[in-house]
Amino acid sequence: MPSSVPRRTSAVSHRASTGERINTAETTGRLQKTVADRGLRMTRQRRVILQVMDDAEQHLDVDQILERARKIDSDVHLVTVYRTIDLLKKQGLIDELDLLHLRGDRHYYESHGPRDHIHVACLRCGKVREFESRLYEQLKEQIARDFGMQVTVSRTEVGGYCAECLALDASLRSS
Amino acid sequence: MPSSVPRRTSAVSHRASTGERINTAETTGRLQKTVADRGLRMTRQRRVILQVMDDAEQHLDVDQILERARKIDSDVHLVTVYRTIDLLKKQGLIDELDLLHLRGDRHYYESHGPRDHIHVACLRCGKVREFESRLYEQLKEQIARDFGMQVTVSRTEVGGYCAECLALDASLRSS
DNA sequence: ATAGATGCAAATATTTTGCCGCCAG
DNA sequence: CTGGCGGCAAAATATTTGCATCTAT
Repeated sequence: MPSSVPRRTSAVSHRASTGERINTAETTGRLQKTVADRGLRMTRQRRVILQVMDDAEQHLDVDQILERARKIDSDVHLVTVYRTIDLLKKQGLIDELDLLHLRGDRHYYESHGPRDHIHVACLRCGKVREFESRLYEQLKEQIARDFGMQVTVSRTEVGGYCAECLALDASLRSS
Repeated sequence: MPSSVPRRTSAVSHRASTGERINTAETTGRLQKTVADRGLRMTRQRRVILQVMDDAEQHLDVDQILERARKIDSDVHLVTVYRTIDLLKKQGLIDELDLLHLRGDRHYYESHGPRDHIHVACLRCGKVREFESRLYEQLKEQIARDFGMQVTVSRTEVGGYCAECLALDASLRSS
């Protein structure tokens, strides 16, 4: 399996009939601000990495984060990206995805927006869309209620064949 | 972070007020049968690994699969476990989880039952429960409808603090 | 001043691959 | 028979850690 071609996919925001649109860009600068507010040390490298995460319009893997960070300040190292991501994970400020292992076991990160959203990936073209739904909120509430638990994180990833691919390749249609 | 202590967690089937109980054990032998039916070669090692997956009452990682397989037939190797899992993934017969990376980046596998279920993990004690809900089915239908897509796989993992841990450790309560 | 952050290299962990001999169909 | 499968070792990928140095507070 050639893990060489990292097909780039675009995250398409979508207004659905019942799902509502999501816009993560509206919170630009949120990570930098929150980290500072929490009294965490703000180094040059952190500032750069946080800015990259804040400005990202889609989920990024560590190499993409490093690449973008270096365009701003070449004095950022991969290890620091890992350590900063660790920090943000522990602070609950970013979400970690693996997109159903569609492209290897890489992990993807994105700033945790105000509301959870679902990632919907096409197994053929690799396009990833986001989806937000009241049903999803209800589902989490149901889990909290039924188990008497306090839900703090959730991740939903859905795979299948998108409308475009179904139109192009009739053999995909089955169920 | 010591990756040494693989805390063992038990998958607890649960009858919820609105979620319905799930029982994967009822389909014992299903993998062995399906693989044979599809005309795939049935080697000694495959038979053993499939039996392990069929008999598993919970998700297992590769090492656990290997360990159990060797108790039946010591002539099974890790690479073969990986290759067989690959086969089963491609055939859509098993699900791959990572349980929110609660215990490192290991992957867990389980026979894909008749209906999807959600994995609900406690971030404190590590206990993982399964949950099935009509809301979840509705959610997937909504996605299929809104995007015009054919949904073939889905994975939902929810983390938080379970009732027991909340009772034991009041400091967990926040939101 | 000093706890905590970074850089660098090396160690770990996990999964995949090449190649060859072997076995199920 | 023969093409796919399994064993073994080595490679590839991904992430973490030890330690000395540096820096934000």
